[in-house]
This record gives sequence, C-alpha cells and structure tokens, in this order.
Amino acid sequence: MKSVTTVKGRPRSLEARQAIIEAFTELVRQLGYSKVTIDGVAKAAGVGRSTIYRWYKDKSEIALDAASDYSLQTVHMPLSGDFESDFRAFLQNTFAIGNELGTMYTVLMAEAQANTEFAKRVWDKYSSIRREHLEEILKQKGGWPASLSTTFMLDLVFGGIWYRLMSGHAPLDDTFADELYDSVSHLLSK
Amino acid sequence: MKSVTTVKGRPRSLEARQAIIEAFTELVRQLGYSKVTIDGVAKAAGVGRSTIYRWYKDKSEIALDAASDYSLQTVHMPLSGDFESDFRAFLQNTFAIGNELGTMYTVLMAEAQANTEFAKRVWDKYSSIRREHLEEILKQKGGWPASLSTTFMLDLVFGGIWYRLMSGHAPLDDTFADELYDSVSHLLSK
DNA sequence: TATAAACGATGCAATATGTATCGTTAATGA
DNA sequence: TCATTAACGATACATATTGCATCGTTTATA
Repeated sequence: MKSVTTVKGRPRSLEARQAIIEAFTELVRQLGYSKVTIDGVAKAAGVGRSTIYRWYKDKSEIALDAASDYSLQTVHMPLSGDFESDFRAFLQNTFAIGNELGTMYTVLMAEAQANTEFAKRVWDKYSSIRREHLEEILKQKGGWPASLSTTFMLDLVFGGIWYRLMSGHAPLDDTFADELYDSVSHLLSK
Repeated sequence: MKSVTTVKGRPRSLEARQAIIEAFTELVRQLGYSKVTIDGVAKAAGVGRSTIYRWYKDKSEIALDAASDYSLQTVHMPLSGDFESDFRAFLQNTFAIGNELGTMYTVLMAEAQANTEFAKRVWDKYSSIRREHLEEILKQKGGWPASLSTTFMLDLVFGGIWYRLMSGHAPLDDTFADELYDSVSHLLSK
C-alpha cells in the first residue's frame, strides 16, 4: 500500500531539480567530471548553491540521480519479442547514451569503488535495472546451454561495452554491435 | 641508439619515488581515490610535498605511474606456449592485481574520459601492454575464425574482468576464470 | 671545488567545500 | 483568512586543498 503523505510547507521545485541535472550533465560533457564544481552547476542551472546542497550530499550524488534518470529511458522501451531486433535496439540505444554521457557513468563506477554504500545505490538505481532489461531480451532466445550462467553472459556484454566506452580505443558503432550479436548468439547456442 | 646522458646535479631519489607510489596505493586502498590528498601522500611517504609536485602534475599522474609499475609484473611472466595454461595463469595474475588495486585502475579510466592526452598515455603505458600480452596468449590457440577480430576478442575478455572489478557484484574467482576460458575457447573454434 | 639539480620545509594566494543564516516564497490546514 | 511549514536564492564563513614560489641543504657531476 502506497501512502500518499501530504506534507506541509513549500514543495520541492521539480523545475530546479531538472535544471540541476541538465546543467550538470552539460558541464560534465564540456569539462569532464573532475572540473565540474557545485558552484558552477548552480550558476549554469540558475539556482542557489544551497538548493543543490539541500538535495545532494556531493557531486557523485548528482551524477547518480542524473544517470538513473537517463538510463530509465531505455528500459521503458517496449520489447517486440524478437531476440535479434530487441537486442540490436538495446545496443543502439545503449551506445547512443554511452557516446554522449560516458564520462558520467564512468565516474559512478570510480566513486563506487571506494564507497560500499554508494556502490549499492548505483547498483540498485542504475546497473541492476539495465541488467534486468537485457536479461529479459536475452531470455527470448531459447536453447541456453545449462553451463552458461546468466550473470556471466550479462557481464560479458556490459563489460565489453563499458570497456570500449572507458578506454576509448575503439568506437561503439554498428560493427561492434554486429560482433556482439554474433558472439552472443554463438555462445547461446553452444 | 640509446643515449645515456649524464646530468649534473643531484639525481632523482628512487627511494622517494617508490615511497610515494607505495604510500599512494595504500591510501587509495584505505580511503578511496577521491579522499586521497597530495599532502596526505607526502606525509605517509615521508617526503616533502614539493617533491611530489616536482614529478607529478596531479593525483592522476601518480596513479598512472603506479599502475604501469604494478602491471608490468604480469607482462614479464614467461609463456609456456600452451594456450590453456598460459591463459589461466594470465587470469589468475590479473585477478590478483585487480582484487588488490582495482580502485586505482578505475580512476585512470575515469580521468582518461575527460582528458584525451591523458587517455593516450594510459593506453600506451598500461592498457596496450596488457593487451599485447593477452593477444600473444590467445594467438597460441590456432583456428581463429576469420570473422572474429582480435580487437573485439580482447575487448570482451578485458571488458568482462573490468566490469566485475568495478561493479563488484560478483567476484574475480576460479568460477569466473573457468567461464572465461570456456567461452573464449568456444568463440575461437567457431 | 664550483656547478647543478633534487631534497624537505614553509609561506601564500586562489579556489572549493560544506554549514549556517537570512529574508522571501509557496504550499497546507485550521 | 491566516498561522504554520519547508523550499527557495543569497550570502557569509570556517576549513581544506591546490599549485606555485622560495629557502637553505644535500648529493651528485665535471
């Protein structure tokens, strides 16, 4: 049962929240995460610095909030039921977000390394959601070999994407999507 | 021809460099990268803060220096010539380093995201060296399908390892090594 | 023994963080 | 309608960190 507790006092400004998230992602894109300051975000978003501190403990919290917002877009796409087209659509969408906002996601991982509590929140609010979505897609292809664990399979796909995103030595492009599709198909029909 | 230019003046203290690298990695392990300060490293290493600034532009430079130092250990292991044993030895060694110093490597990736010049140095001094080593091992297994690019194959293996390292949702253990070995073998004999 | 550069230390301006406080604004509810 | 409550933008402040400059000292080479 969801309790809709009405609270007294001025409600949180959703416009301000949105402005913060958008200004933040834009600054990260332009300057890189380490050069983004809270004050810079406040000025760019046109809000008070205190408003940011009221809702976010620090920069990484903004990144997490922004990341989960953006990533939910993909997850809400309906599935066709066909393994190949759904998998390819997933890759295309993931590549698009990654190419645009890769820095932000990498930072979540880096921050999570040192902070167990934060790592759990990243997992719950971001990683696990995307994994469940991909799992649903992969399961549409029947004939999984018993020896192949779902966890491992997901790690391989997300890992490959992440690695390219982070290292930047090769692009997230159509060729890579083809290679992923071929390999996954081959492994799933061992 | 390598010119051994002898320089006047007091030579760099290799003891200080080693102390800095060791203090840095220890602090990263304890506090996480974002909470490590130059002053903290200097105090822990027992050197002057100016000595650190003399050799390193900022924290990420220390991380890169430390990472390439540690990673070279693996690469210097001689190969037996047998694909399976060499691949498994590579995994075991990589897992050991990753489990101990994962945070530091993740930070290199995060930092490289925003800085193209730094990204290139990370690639040259660290990533490419490890990739060449794994490539040599994988090539020992004959019968590569023509459709399978070396780049992609390396991305899949390193990606899987990185992803587990960063997300921390599953360990770098013997089971994972078995899964990687089985999958790689299967893909390489398509 | 003169020269040169690294060493540890210390000082300093500039910048960022995180907290506190202020008057103002926008909601609820009696 | 009007008291209550909490978010809002702003501003001030103590604290911490950075990166640079300077100092006398130490350890090399020529």
